Amino acid sequence: MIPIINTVTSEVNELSLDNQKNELERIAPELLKKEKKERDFSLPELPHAKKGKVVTRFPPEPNGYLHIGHAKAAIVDYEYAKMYDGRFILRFDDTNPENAHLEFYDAQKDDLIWLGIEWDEEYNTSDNIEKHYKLAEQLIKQEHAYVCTCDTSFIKECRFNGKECDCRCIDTGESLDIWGEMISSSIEGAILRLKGDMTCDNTAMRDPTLFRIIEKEHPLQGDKYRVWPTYDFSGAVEDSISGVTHPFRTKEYELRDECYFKLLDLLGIRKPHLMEFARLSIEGMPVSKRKIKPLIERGDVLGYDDIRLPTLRGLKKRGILPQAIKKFVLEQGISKVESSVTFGLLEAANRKIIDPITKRYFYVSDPIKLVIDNAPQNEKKIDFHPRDKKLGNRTIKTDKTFYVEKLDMNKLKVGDIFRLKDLFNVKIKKKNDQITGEYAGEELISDSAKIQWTTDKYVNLSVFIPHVLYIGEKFNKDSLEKVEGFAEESVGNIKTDEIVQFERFGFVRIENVNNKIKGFFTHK
RNA sequence: GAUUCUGUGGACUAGCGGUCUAGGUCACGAUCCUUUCACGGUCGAAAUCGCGGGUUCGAAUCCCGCCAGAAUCACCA
Repeated sequence: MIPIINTVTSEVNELSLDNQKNELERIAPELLKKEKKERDFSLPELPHAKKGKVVTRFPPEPNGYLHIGHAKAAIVDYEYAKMYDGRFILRFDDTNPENAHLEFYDAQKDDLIWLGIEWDEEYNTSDNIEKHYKLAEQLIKQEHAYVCTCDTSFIKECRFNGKECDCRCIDTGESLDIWGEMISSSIEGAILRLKGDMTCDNTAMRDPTLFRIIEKEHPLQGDKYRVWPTYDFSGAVEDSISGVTHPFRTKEYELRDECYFKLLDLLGIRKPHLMEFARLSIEGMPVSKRKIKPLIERGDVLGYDDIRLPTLRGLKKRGILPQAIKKFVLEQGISKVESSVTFGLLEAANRKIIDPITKRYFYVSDPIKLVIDNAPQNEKKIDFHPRDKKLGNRTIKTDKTFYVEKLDMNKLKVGDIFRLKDLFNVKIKKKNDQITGEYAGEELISDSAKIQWTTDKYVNLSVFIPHVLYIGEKFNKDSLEKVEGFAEESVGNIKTDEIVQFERFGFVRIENVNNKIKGFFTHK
């Protein structure tokens, strides 16, 4: 077989490019046709993956609300499980009682549900501490782990210089005794360390900490435990024993892979196919708890659901749909390139989803009065959507008083004709602190401006417009803009959470509580 | 400083040795549609695939060197 292939390829290679083309045209013309490649937003194939056998997991620490970075991880994990008819586990990595807070277990689940993610199994790492202790004991007995009582700065120094400390040489029996005391009694300042390699180039392998003492009440376990596993230990162990086949983590953990696999090796338990992808970053927007938290503490933003923030609650409040987040995330994929995306990409995804299903209304920001003495009295029925009649319509009664945008009027001079959109044409007669106009017929003039308007029966509405939080490194003090304006009367009936399009203004999510109505600007 | 990873149009991404005269999305320009500066359609401009070598009949794709950027160097995850 191989010799035949070789003969054929060399024969083909001897032909000139044109001859090759002609020959191909003769025997298989369909191969020459170009098909438009369509990109679907499905993820690439997973290595070592079999249908029905893939298990993924999303392991948040219950220490805050979820943001779009979490969403990326959760969506990738969830989508891969679905793609392979596998299982998706939600695991709360609550191994640090100082960080874990009861409220966030449920809050994070709410965020995930909103995203449209469903999990097949849910558990807390803190429920498995006994198992971790057993495995730790096994490591000590195997002489692969030891109890260290040196102080932090000395440990650090030894790591830096590649030196071993005396604790490393304590015999197994004594190590087990101290380990027992760590767990049961009040011995202080001891940690369990992996016997790695203190001279390893990869500093993550210089005897990393596996367990440490934290005397703090755990939101779920109370004071049952005082020795807690570190991420290096619990992450590897949990992935292995819970049956996860394809765990994902962000790139900054890459140097820990060696430790991850070494631990599982020593413990003699199954090793998953660990994979990494780049952390999501968005221009002018902080995407990490570390950066978001100080903004809230300083009062630079109003809370975790501030519309300038990429928290799921912030995005929801702003009017971004979960489907848009999913599309956005899958567009980025799981590449390892460090990149910074514009928020505009999420906006574009959202706009396409929202546009066909949102009602159009008139909203006039920075209004100026327009009086048209000879305006015909009108009861005008106007569709809520230019293409989809199913979205219904409303009837607006008009008389001779209107409000229009100052900005629009500034662009026009006395004598100009413009159109009140969906109504009639107006000729400008006078411009002062109000505009005087004259009815100028119903007939459509193609090149005249079509302008949104309200009658004197309007609803006062402020709209909050989010801008980027950072310009370069600098906090943008004007990141939250408030616009005051008049909305047409029927806007008063819109219920909370509905997203509408104010024509020529943009998409806005409405909040309407106890007749107090406000808008949050989604995007253009 | 050490180690690891990454490097495709303005931004993001596809690409896994010939189907790449490098595809898609966003942004941009033009045009059609349109009683919205929205959506949609069509067209366009925009990439010497970080740089330099090598392997090969053939390289964005494999190898080597260099350069640049990022991450890690915690008893946080």
